[in-house]
Amino acid sequence: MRRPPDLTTDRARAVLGRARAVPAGHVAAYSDLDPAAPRFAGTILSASGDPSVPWHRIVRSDGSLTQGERQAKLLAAEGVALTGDPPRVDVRLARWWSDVDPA
DNA sequence: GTGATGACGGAAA
DNA sequence: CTTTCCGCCATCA
Repeated sequence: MRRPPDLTTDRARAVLGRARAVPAGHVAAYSDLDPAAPRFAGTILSASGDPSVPWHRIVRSDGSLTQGERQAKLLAAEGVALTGDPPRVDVRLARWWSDVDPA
């Protein structure tokens, strides 16, 4: 088991902070939490262990889920539009910062 | 200082 | 449309 990363760093806090900022019914991509290091964002969420962090609202940039059905169920409960099988988020509609109409 | 890993992203086939 | 491969950045041993 790799030891938990240091969540005290500013970078890690920034990631967790943005994750908490995502409102229910919307989702965000790892690249949104940290555009320069999406992998790092995932590592932090996995190690955060903080129930105040809505990790289930964080999906891949293409809308695919990282935690399978566990995540899909939570998102569906918030009214997030899921589609296909395996279920993936309709990012076009649920992405947090992107409420703009793609036209 | 070097090597290896990861809840990823984007491009190519 | 799905699947595969490479590349990125930060952190850990």
